[in-house]
Amino acid sequence: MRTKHEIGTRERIVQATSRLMQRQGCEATGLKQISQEAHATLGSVYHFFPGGKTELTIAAIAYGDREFSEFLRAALERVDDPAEAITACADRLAEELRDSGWLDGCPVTTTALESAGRVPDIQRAAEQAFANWRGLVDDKLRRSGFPEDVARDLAHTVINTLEGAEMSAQVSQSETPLHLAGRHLARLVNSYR
Amino acid sequence: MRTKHEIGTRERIVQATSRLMQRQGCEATGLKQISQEAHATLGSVYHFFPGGKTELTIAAIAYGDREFSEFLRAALERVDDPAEAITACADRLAEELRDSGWLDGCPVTTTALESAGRVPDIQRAAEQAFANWRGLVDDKLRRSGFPEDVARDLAHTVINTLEGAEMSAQVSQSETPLHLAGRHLARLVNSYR
DNA sequence: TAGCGAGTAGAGCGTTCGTTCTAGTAGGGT
DNA sequence: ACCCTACTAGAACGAACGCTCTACTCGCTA
Repeated sequence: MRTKHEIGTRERIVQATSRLMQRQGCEATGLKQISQEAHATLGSVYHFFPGGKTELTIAAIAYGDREFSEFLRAALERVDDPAEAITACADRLAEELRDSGWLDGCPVTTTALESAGRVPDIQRAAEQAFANWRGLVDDKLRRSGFPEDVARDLAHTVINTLEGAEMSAQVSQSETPLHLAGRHLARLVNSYR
Repeated sequence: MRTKHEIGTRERIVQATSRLMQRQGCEATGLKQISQEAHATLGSVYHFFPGGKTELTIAAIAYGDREFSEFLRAALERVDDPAEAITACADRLAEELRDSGWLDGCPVTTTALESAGRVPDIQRAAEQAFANWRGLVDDKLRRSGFPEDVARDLAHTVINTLEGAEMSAQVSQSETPLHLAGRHLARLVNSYR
């Protein structure tokens, strides 16, 4: 069935892997569960990902990377002022996290932490994702007139604070950490004007 | 051997669990590996923790909580100015993380994320740990003259930013995220004077 | 219409998981 | 000297793990 490209088996597998690992991490996600969720068979999984779970995990992280990059780019473009845009971004994250029943946190963090120092390929994929997101914030700040070095440093803390706040919000099932992160980051950014 | 309290089997088990889960998360840590690392037997593990892995995980989180609370309290007491104290704290975290070969990140985060929304008891234990750490920062800020509400809000972001930066530093194997977090947090705190 | 190859299907490999179970050892109180 | 309790020891359970394997379906090209 080479031409039956209704949805794409490979894409379905990657998508299911990303969502499952986002919710329960890499280690707790079995290939059997993935194949069921994706309406595919174990044979198909190994057909598309002969490298096994590691290769599949890397593809899932890359998928989450693209997904969040899209979200971040849209959120940053919607508002002109960079500080306000970051606050709006944090609020949107809080809203989406709450609407998912506090289940859908960062699609990369959990897997990244589980693999840090143990599976270099996965660690590198996660590092690349974070770098991409940082780049989007960096761009926004530079186009708003911030000096190169200030923008680069701020981009680090903006992404890392959002990551930490998202994690905290998920664990405490509260929007407060993300709302505070947005307000404080805006104040920090504005202090460099 | 009730009186043979040389080191304490129970304590050794909890300590080993905490360190293993800090490095590879809860799901990737088996009870067999724990008992070997702790120089105990599986029987002993179930003797002290009849609730199984869940009860043991909660104890390990509480242990990590106490451990980091001690670190945080000492770091905050060493320097009088709260902003400088937070910067010093971030730098110390970076140093210790590097010295561990980028292996020893936050002893709670990975397990917390793996269990969020799936194992309520573990999630609550992690939430309590974060609340305790926040309380220490809150205290420091209030005793330095910050208003109640400002201190409470800042404490949230200080802990969450440190958490995010520690995660980022571990994944990218670089001290930069933590150093930047320390500098930016100091600037943010000082902006409220 | 024959055959090639992409993709599906699922049984089964060895291993490890969390957990349970039964025995056995060793101090302290009486 | 006695037993009781605290603790250790490790075999064994069913289930699930990641992964391999062979057989099969079926659209496309020649």
